[in-house]
Amino acid sequence: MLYSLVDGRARTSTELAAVAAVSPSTASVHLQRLTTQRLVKVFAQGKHRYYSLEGANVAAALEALSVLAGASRNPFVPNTPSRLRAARTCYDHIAGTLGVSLHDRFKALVWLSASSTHGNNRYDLTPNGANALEALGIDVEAARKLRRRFASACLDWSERRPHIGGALGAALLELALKKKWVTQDLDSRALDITKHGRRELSTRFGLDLE
Amino acid sequence: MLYSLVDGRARTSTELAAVAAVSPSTASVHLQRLTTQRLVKVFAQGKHRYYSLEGANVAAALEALSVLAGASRNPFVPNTPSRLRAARTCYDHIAGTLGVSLHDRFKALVWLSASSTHGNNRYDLTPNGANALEALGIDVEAARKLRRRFASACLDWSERRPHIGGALGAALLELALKKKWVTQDLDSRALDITKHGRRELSTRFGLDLE
DNA sequence: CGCACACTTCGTTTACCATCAAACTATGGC
DNA sequence: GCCATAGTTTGATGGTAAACGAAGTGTGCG
Repeated sequence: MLYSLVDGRARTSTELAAVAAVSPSTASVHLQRLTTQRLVKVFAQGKHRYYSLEGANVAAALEALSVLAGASRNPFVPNTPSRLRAARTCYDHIAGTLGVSLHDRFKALVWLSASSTHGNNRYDLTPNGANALEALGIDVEAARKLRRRFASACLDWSERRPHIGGALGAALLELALKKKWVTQDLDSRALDITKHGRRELSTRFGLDLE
Repeated sequence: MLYSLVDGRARTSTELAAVAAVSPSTASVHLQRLTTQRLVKVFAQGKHRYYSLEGANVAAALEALSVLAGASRNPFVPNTPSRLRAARTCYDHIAGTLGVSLHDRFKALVWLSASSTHGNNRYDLTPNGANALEALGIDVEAARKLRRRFASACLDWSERRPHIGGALGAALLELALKKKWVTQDLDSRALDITKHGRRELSTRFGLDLE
C-alpha cells in the first residue's frame, strides 16, 4: 500500500485493498493503523476517503528500504479515457492534467499558498498571485465576496493529486472559456485545449502540456 | 540489534542478544536471517563472531526509519579501562584508540587499500603508502618477505573497529617503540603515548588524540 | 588432553496478529 | 425518502513466526 503511494497520488481504501490483495475490511483496519502511526493521512471527499503518504519522511524511508530490497516498482497507470484525463470540468472548475498542472504551477510561482486562517486544504492568493490574475482579467475581489469557499484543494479523480476548486477555480474556468483557451464539449465533461490556449498557457504560465 | 550497530562498531552475538533482551539462541537465528538478507555481515575472530552492518544502504534505511519513529538512540559506551582503551598491544601490534586511528588515517590517506589478491579483510600498501613508511624508517620489503600475512584488518576489542595487524602492524609497533612515540607498560598490555610521540603523530599523520 | 566459553542447531510451545464475514454507518443520486 | 455504493467496526479463527531449553559444534587456553 505504502509503496503504491510513493508517486504522491492519493488512493481510496478500496483501491489500496486491491493493491494489497486483501479484503476491504482488512485494508480498513490496516489503514487506520497507518493513520494513527502518522504514515499516511486521510482526506475525505464525498463518500471516498483518499489516503496519501503523510510526508517526505515516509517517502524517504520507503525509498531507503526499497534500495535494500533492490526492487523496482511498476508505476500507477490511470485507467481514465485519455480525453477526459487531459482536461475536464469538475463541477464548475478545471480538472484533469491541465487542472493539476495549473495548481502545481501556481504553487511553484507562489501565487497560491496554504491558507493560514482556514483549514488544511484551503488556499489563499498571495499579493503576487492576486496581481497576476487581475492582470489576466480575473476579478479577484468579486470572487472573494461570493458566499462560498474562495480557493480549495480539490482532489483530482484521474490524477489523484489536487487541483484548484472554489470561487477562484470557477473564475479560472470562466476566464479560460472567455479567452478561448479551452472549449467545452457538448455532451461530456471533457474540455478541449485550443491551439491558441496551448500557446497562451505556455507563455503565461510556463506550462508545457503534451 | 541493527540500531545498536549504526555507530559502525561490530558486536558479538552474545552482546546483541543482551541488547535485544533475548536468549543467545534466539539472537543466533535472528542474526543468521539478517546475514542471509544482507543486512549485516559476520567476521569470525577466534571464538567470537563479530556482526556489523552490511553497508551504508542499511545505515541509511535505519536512519530514515528512526526519523519516522522520532527516536534518539543512546550511544555505545565501552566499559574498558581507559588506559587500556587509549593504546595497547594486540599480540605484536598497536590496538586501542591509537591503533584504530592509525588504521583510519592510513585508509584516508590512501596508503592502505583493500587487498585485491587476498581475502576480504586483508590490506595492501599503495605505492604512496610504501614510500611514506619507508621514509619513516620501516623496511617494507623485509616485512613483505616474512612468512605471515602482510597486513590485515584486526578487529579491535575495545573499539570494535579494525586496526592494522600482520607484519606491517608489527613493524609499526616496532617503529613507534624505537622512535619513543610510545613506551610499553611492564606488567600490562598498555602503551603510553609520550609527549614527543603525540607531537610526531600529529605532524606526520595529522592525528589529533585526546 | 580436557575444560570453559562462544555460539549454533533442533524441536517444541506459545502467543499474537492478520484476515475475513457480517453487521453497521455514511454519502450521493434519483 | 430510498437504494446503491464506499467504507468502517466487530468478533472469531487459524496460521505463523518468535522464543526458549537442551544438545551439539567449534575455538582457545592451561
